[in-house]
Amino acid sequence: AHRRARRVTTASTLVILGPTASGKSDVAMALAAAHDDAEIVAVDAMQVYRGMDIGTAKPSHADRARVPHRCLDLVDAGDEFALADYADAARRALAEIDGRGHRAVLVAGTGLYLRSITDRMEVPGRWPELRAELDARVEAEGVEALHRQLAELDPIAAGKMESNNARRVVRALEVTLGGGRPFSSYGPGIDTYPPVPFIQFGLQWPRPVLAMRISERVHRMLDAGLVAEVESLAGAPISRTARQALGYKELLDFLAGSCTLEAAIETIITRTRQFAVRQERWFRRDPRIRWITIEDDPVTAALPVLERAWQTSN
RNA sequence: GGUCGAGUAGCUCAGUCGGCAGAGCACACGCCUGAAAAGCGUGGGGUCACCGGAUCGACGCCGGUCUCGACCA
Repeated sequence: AHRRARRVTTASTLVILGPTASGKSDVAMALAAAHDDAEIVAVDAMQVYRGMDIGTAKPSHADRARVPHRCLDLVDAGDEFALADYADAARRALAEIDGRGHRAVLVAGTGLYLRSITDRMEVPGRWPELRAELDARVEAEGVEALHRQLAELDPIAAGKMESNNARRVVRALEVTLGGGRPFSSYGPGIDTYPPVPFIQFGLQWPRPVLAMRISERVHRMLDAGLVAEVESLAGAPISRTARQALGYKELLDFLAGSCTLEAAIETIITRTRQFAVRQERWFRRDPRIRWITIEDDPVTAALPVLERAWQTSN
């Protein structure tokens, strides 16, 4: 017996990405189930929280028993968790998968988290006490004052953001003042797209069809007991990030008595639709992504393409 | 049948004394480096219910018609 000649280039990792409700999990599952050495890595900012299963459309236990899944259920809903935590966990998972001679399939809905992996982003540290000062200064002096300061310390970073975007201005100042080097020195930013050893496929739906799928899926989540799931979370502390998850935020409002269930459901659907559009906009400017147009069944449309890529990218 | 109120952007509604038609949401487009299912910016969109009248000029005033709502019979 002889093996195929090893490629000169390094093997590429497959990425399946797309907006919420695009069917990327089903496609990934179909691909991975056909290969014993495949493991799925979730690239999702909300599926990392334990106990948030229905609303985040986390893969079923049956699927997870059949194919190993990584980067799910990393922390409790009350824990702080952010980009760098995800990047660490995902890099570790990829190394482990590689170590046992397996291959990863990334399933990505959170664009920034994906970029941290594919583009090996250097994520600056955090300086909480400095951050608190800056937040207070925003209140006292206004965002523009902080933006002017940033413009002196790091003109490149300041030029890249609106002067009234408090979140970005404060973060850039935090990093520049706290770290002793300009925010912009941590990398080229996300608007450059160098070649990377990942083959990325995006699932693209006609927007009205996706909107209908979102509405149907929200109702299916409710039938599956989403309200009870949120209720059970409401007893324990929920982190700032976890509590803003779509479906959870609105149902927490409903449970607190500030709106009717019908209004909460309407809001969930609208905001999920808007989120899906934002995901599309994030992904579609990345020229490295190859798009698969889907009309009805995502698995039928995408699996042959992915199977071919799986075979040739090894 | 009568009285009163309402009719303005896809939706909910502002619009002062008659002088270029407004907001919020929705929608479209763009941005994004430790909250990213978050945050920020830009934009398109109107037969002011309809018909007529007075006026240099009407969403606004006058007359009529239609629709919806409340009340009275």
